[in-house]
Amino acid sequence: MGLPLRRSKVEPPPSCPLTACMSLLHGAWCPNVIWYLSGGPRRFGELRVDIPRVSARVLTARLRELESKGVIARAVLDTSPPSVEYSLTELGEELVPALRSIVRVGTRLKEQRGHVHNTPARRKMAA
Amino acid sequence: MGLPLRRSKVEPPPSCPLTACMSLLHGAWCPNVIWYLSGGPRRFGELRVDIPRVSARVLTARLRELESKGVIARAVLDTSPPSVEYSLTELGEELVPALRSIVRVGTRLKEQRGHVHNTPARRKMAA
DNA sequence: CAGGATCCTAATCGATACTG
DNA sequence: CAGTATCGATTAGGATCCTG
Repeated sequence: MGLPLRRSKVEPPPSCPLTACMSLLHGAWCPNVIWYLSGGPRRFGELRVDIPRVSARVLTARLRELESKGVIARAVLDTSPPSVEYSLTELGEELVPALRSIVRVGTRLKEQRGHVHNTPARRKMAA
Repeated sequence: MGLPLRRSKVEPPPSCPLTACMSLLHGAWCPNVIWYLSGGPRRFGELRVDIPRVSARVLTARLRELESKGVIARAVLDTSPPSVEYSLTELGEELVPALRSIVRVGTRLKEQRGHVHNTPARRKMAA
C-alpha cells in the first residue's frame, strides 16, 4: 500500500475562474492582441503589423471571440475604405496587469535560460 | 486611400517574454498544475484528483514540460509502491502572483456574465 | 481595408490498455 | 503508484482566394 492521498492545501480556483479567464488568453495570439491594445485603440491592419505571424483568418477569429466575451470593443470608422478600430473594454483593461506580471516572469525565464537553474534535476529523496 | 498606419504605443513584449512565459501556461492544464502546487508539494495521483478531467498521459506530458523549463521539481520518494512528488521551484513560485491576478479577472468575468457588459455591441463611429 | 470561404496541416487531448 | 503506448477525435492555425 502507498501513501494516503492528502487533501489539497489550496482551494480550487472557485468554480474555475482560472479556466474561465485562461480562455481569454488561450492560443498563441489572444495575449498579444490584448497586449497591443493596451497601448490604445488599434485597427485591424495595425494589429497585423504588430503581430506579424498571425493570419487574417485567425486574427479575425480571436477578435470576434474576445469581443463576444466583453474584453474588447469593435468600432467601425466611417472612412473609405472603411476602417475598424478595436480597443479594450473596462474589463479588458483588468487583464493588463495580469499580463504584465506574466511578462515579468517570462523575462526572468529568459535570463535564467542557459545557466543552470535551481531545479535539482531529478533528485531522489528518502521518505 | 485609407488611414495611415500608426506606430504602436506599447513596446512589443521584449523579444517576446510574453510568448515565452505563456508557453508555461499553455494548454488547459499547466495553470492548474501550478495553482495546485502553490499549496505545497503534491504527488502525481493527488494532482489527478485535483484536476479531475486531465488524463494521465497529458498530465505526465505537462509535468515533464514544466520540469524541463525549471518551473517545477520532481522528487522520487523511496516508498513502496514508489511515489513521486512535484513542487514549485523558486522560479515557479514567481508565476503564482500572476496566476492569482488572472483568477481575479476570471472571477469578475463570471460575475459580469449574464448581465449586459459595457461593450457597446458594435457601435458605429464617425471618423 | 477588413474579413469571409475553403482547404489542409500539426498539435493537443481523452480513452483505453498495459507495465515496472 | 506512476507512468507508457496506441488510437482516434478535436482544434488551432496557415495559405490562398475572393468580396463589399
